Amino acid sequence: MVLNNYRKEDKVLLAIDCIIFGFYQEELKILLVERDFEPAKGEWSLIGGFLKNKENLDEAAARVLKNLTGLSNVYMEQVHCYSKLDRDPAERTISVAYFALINIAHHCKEILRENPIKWFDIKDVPELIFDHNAMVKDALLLLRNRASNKPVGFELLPEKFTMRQLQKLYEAILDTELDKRNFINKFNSFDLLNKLKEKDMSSSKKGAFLFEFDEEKYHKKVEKGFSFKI
Amino acid sequence: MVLNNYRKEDKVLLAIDCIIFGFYQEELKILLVERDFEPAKGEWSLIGGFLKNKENLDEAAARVLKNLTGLSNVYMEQVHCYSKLDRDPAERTISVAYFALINIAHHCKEILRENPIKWFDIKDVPELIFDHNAMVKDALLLLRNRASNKPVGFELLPEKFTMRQLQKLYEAILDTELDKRNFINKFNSFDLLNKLKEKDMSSSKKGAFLFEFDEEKYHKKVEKGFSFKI
DNA sequence: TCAAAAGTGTTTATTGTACACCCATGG
DNA sequence: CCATGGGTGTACAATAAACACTTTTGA
Repeated sequence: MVLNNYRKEDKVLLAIDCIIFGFYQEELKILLVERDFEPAKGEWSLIGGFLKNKENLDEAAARVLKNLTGLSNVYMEQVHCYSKLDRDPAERTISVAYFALINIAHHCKEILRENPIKWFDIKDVPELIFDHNAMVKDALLLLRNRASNKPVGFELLPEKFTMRQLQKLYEAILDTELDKRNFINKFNSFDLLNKLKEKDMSSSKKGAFLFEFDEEKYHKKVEKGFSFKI
Repeated sequence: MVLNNYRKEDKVLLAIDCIIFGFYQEELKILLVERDFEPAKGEWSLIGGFLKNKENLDEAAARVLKNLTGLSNVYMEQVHCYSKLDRDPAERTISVAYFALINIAHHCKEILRENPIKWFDIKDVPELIFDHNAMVKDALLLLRNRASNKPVGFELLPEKFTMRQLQKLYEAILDTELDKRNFINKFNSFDLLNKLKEKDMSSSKKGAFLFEFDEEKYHKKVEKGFSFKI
């Protein structure tokens, strides 16, 4: 019969690192920051912070994201907890990675000017500090998984988008080419999009009809047993 | 330009909780322990422990499992990190859940007698302390996902098993009924099993042929682009 | 001899994949 | 008037699902 004493257990520093995904120019991007403190000052890094006593991890991740981008109510999900002994050379630190999906149209441009941060194409991520490259890899795998099984892709698009944008988004996330007719047929078979009267005239002379994701319709279908698969 | 000082950041207690899956009597089971210390003494709980300064989380999870079961080299995977402020009423504790897949044939029976632990059918899990029921739920979802995409099921079976056992295992994990002809045809199409000359005579008069999973064959196929899907 | 589990293929339905031409329009 | 991206449907292939009878043998 043991009387446990929590007091004698070791405590650790718990960090949060955010893999912030965005989509523009038909490519999937992530937002990186040039670290302005030691260790590893001057190198590219994920956006991070430490967990505070009075918040949970989801809140900490949202706080870290808001500090950098000004955005709240962003789709975020925990990826994994990283705990290698020497992952941070300064001190033993455990880090929980989160990914965030942000709509670049919402993202204040000023922040990009005020901070030493930059969007990188997911295929062109530089060498990052610590184990951050592994975090990006794991986050991307998780994003692929989520995007295949839940309509999370819309988090990365403007409210109104063309079918071509939607297709390019899935191509970027899944790193594959898709046939446009098959893609549209499949998506239409879900019956989750509303076709608007408006057209986007920016990418062609004919113009392309805009669509919006009908979240309410989606939830009703889910209740009736529908499950999104792409 | 900030000079970061890690020292002023809050530190936390980091726990590990293990969802230990086993399979017998054609049912998926989990191993639970009756807690013998406060808080929540006498209630059912996952097996847990605290992270030490000199180990990473995978090592801590393996240690916790070995302390209880005596088993090492067990398939384990991180599930999620739980951080609600008051999840442990005694003190602010963050917990990382791991699931483990153990082959009950390997599991020393003595441990079950020496410890206040018990196998519960996954469909009959009692009320657990803290957020442990949520952990079990998440672990089960992850296990379903893994079992559908990787041949992890064999971790739960003896080295030699019948096709019926394999089918019942998948039925238990996926919580669904499968047609035996379709199941066998599909599994055979993967060409991952070796049919042995031996029969298992314990479940019928006719006897059922035993099979084993050919891990080497599996790895060779994966290299050639094969991907397990069931 | 019969109860109980093992073993085995075919047909049909569903889903995925490949593929090419006309449309609308601004420059 | 033509270059550019938008929009549409059908045939074939692959995979999934439904389904029933014979075999073996210990009790």
